[in-house]
Amino acid sequence: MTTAENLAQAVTPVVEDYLKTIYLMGRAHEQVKTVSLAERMNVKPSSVTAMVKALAEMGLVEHEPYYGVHLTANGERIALEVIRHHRLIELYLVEALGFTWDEVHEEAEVLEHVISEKLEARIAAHLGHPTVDPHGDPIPKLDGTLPRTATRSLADVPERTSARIVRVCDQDAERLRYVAGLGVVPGAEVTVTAIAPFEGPVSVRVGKKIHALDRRLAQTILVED
Amino acid sequence: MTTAENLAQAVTPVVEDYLKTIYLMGRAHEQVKTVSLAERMNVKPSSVTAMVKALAEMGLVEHEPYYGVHLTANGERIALEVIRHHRLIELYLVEALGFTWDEVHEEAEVLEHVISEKLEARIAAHLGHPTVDPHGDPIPKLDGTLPRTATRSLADVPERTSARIVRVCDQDAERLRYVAGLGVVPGAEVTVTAIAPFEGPVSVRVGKKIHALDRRLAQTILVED
DNA sequence: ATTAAGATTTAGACTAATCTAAACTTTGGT
DNA sequence: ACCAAAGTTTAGATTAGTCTAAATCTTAAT
Repeated sequence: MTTAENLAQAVTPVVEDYLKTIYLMGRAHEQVKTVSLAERMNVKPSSVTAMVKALAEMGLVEHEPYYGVHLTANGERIALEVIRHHRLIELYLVEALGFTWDEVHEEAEVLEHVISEKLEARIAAHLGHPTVDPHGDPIPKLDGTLPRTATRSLADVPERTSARIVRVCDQDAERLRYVAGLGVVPGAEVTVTAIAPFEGPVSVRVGKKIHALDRRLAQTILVED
Repeated sequence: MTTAENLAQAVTPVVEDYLKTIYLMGRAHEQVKTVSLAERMNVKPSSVTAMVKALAEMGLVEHEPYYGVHLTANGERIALEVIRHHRLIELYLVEALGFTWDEVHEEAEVLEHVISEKLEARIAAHLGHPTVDPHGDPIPKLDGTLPRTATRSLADVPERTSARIVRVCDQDAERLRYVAGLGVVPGAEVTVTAIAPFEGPVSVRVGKKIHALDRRLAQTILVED
């Protein structure tokens, strides 16, 4: 009994957060390493090891000690449910309650764990069963599929070419307000005017104005066309 | 150090639930007894004692051992904040998302602990700063005051007298659906046609129909006029 | 005035989730 | 091929909240 290899603990909000983060870091199938998971979760690596062990016993992840962790089918299903909640809530807060896109992440971060399936359904229906959230992040469907989106970033657009912004992969409120202030939001048409060498800034024209964006920032902005 | 009389723990959802329940059971100032609190919270009396001790150390309640517990000003402030959240959320779910009044309690029970002040404000504004929830329960104001409501129940209305329903103090979904089915909802005009002796049923006419209500149920239905 | 029933508290254990410190494994550079 | 640095796991402690079982207090009935 003291050996304590018994119990299937419940899917708590913390468990959901680990699964969601493993999914988002590993696109569900790559191995995710302990330290990077610890950084994203704001816990120490030893805490991750402990939790990963528990998740493995629950059959939600597979853990190859010293090499990393990845989700099982069950783990992925839960992760996608949580992500669906998160993105539906973000969109709902913007559409129904007048939040701005930089305000919704924190709120959704807690609400995602506590809304019932019934509330999820009402929100989805109220929004007309949307496919993307305010940042352009795709919303997983009820059946657990996640529509693929663009993978080309602003930094990959050839100079003197236009593209339409479809997604901004950033959840930092400050940066979201900054790019929104420049007109860089999903749906906007922009033209890349210059890409500086040595990982330098990417210049884009939005309407009549030209703005220089840090390369790493430009890489979080996904486009199509 | 082992004597462990140190730490101010945080105001967790569980702490909020205890404060809310103490408020609702004691109208804030009466002593609330351990066993009744334990029953309402669905925990054992010893758990209540432990928590009450912690709440007292946090300055949120005063505890007279063996005699009961009541809220301090700080405890009452938190309790009213949580109740405000609860009732705003219940009303919002009904008004904005098409829930029925029997569905909203469970949902509000968890959401009340996690919405931000900003979301609370948006919800209140969206509803036009309402004063009562779908059950007629008054919504505490931002300043921590709680409007007084009717105290006369259907069982106190003289026979052959009309009254307007203002509040149904019940959170059981089954019973709520039942009385709503009879037309007994806040705002409805009813006439008490008979009150049976020996704590017997109260008969009321709603529209053209007459229904007999159990005395205890009638006592949860508050009226004015 | 006593006592038994009922209510309350204490004592000690358990779980989920975290931490620090120490031990172990992998890997990349010479 | 070795070995130090980086990454990972183990060991053991801590906190919030709960439980069971035992001890203690209050009260109401005789």
